[in-house]
Amino acid sequence: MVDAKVVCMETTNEAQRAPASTNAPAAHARAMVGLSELANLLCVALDIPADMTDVEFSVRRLQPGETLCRAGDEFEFLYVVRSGYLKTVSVDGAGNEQVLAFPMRGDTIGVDGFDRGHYAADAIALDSCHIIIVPFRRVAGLAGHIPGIERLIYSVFNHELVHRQNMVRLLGMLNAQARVANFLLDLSERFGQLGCSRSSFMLRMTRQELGSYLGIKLETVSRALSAFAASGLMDVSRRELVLNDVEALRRKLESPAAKDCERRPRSAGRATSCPPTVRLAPKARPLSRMAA
Amino acid sequence: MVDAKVVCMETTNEAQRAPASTNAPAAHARAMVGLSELANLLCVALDIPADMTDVEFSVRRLQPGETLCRAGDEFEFLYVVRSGYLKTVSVDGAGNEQVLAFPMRGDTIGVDGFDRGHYAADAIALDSCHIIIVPFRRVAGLAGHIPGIERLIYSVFNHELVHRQNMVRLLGMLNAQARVANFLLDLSERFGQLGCSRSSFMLRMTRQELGSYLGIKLETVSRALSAFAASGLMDVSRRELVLNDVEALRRKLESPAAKDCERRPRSAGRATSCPPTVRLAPKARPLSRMAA
DNA sequence: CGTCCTATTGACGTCGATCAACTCCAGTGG
DNA sequence: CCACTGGAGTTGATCGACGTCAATAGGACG
Repeated sequence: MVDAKVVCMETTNEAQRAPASTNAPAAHARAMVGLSELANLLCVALDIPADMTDVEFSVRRLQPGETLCRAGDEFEFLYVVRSGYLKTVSVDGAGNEQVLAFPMRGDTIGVDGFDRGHYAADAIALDSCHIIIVPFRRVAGLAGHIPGIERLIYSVFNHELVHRQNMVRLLGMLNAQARVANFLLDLSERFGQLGCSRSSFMLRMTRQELGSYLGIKLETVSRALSAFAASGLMDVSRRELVLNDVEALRRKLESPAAKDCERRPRSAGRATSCPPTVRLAPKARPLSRMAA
Repeated sequence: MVDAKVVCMETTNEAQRAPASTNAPAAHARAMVGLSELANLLCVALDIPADMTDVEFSVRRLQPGETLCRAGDEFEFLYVVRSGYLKTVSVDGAGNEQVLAFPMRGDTIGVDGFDRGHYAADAIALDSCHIIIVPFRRVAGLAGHIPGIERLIYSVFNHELVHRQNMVRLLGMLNAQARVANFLLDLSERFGQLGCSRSSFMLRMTRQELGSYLGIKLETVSRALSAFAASGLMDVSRRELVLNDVEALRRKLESPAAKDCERRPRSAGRATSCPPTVRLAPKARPLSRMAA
């Protein structure tokens, strides 16, 4: 991996479509990336002492369809996406696949492997990618030398945590259209942050993969997109997408179960009062073989 | 329980609701807990230097229904459950509530607040609780003095991560009965680890709360439990539960979508090959205003 | 004893899954 | 160049699981 040689010129950092093939032209990937750039990518402020500026990480390039790591592989690196798009897929015992995330620039892959010592999901490129290879132990070992490096790691963990939190909300509370709308709005926002168009972009995944991610079937994804297009919220052509009415799209995720917009006191007993909303455990007779 | 007479001799800085009855009997809650006990509780091995054995944390006691912390409160402590049961609830903009977890002994509350600096969910006691108050900054500050303290923190983050990961799988791939079965099996397992009965226990939450957690309605929870009871897998009386056939229960979560038990090569191209499963981005003509 | 809350159960409606037909496009090979 | 193939995507028809609404019962508590 990390096919060095690579003459290292790359100026911009945006995803660019690796011509692949031949040899030279695709050389816009530096072989190594410094710690400060890494921190930048992760949106974490980090003061790097003068004697630590030589900390660098290698970069791996992936072709579309290529596998970065597999569930079960030993946890050794964190992978930070520098450019390109991937999917992470978990496969349970029965062989059922579920897409867990579509990592893109600034996202980290592999965090979930920390405790068990091996990754929990496959990571597969959906496009040409540049991935920064971050040896976890090495970085964690810098904690004593670079103040804030722990904070960086906590932040990476937390970021993943929040993402899954959002998925739980999406899967637990939203209907199919709202899920799709939510996904598109997220994507639009992220593209915006990367300096790309918020309103016109391309999906990198199939309907099937998107459905797996959103907990619905591919047909349902297709129907949701068609419905949005039919009501003028967007134009859809295969994976090409143009958002026409972001506000209306945003309204799609408030609709279901919008019943109780009631008050929530939020005052009074500074985490101390609150009359026993919860009933004490019911007595429940000893359960002596009921039910026929 | 804990029918107060209220002699109230609050020692720690935490708000604590009257020590149980008179004075002595319920005093199995020390006011402070040491670092080694904390590490134990979190199932993390931790070597504590001799000069660090005096690191201690205060304990807060909660009555059923009492609030430990609220979404939006400043992130300052991690809360580790020493005994008792709680629920964490997130409330979105529209006032829709979603139960995120039912923390019990050994679980940590508040991790999700790290990045934003404020908690993301309310935490409410479902029973009398002892909660260890862990000032995050203080503990993180020990990293230089106690090797392994970072590992402990990573582990806490990772634990939460894995839990949410599992929720994503549950919400994205399982039907209602499988969700309930999965929950009961988890609960049984956890009770077993705590030295309680794996087959006979009490649910601390309402059907409503459980449904919110599992992404289904309370009636559906009730029906699932009734169905399990009807087929002899368990006996249910209100919140009292007796599992009769754990294996059959386990089979309930393999049923849906058990179609492709096919092979997965898992060999060959050590994360490098894999013929372009993924098609290059489709050309998609420039999308010049399609759709009426 | 009456009220409130939790839980159960039934009837019915709806959203999304399932099955299937069709189109579109890329790639392949004649 | 065109015919064939296969995967991605769209759309319709149908079915089933789960949500919704409602009635009822029972325990907790004042």
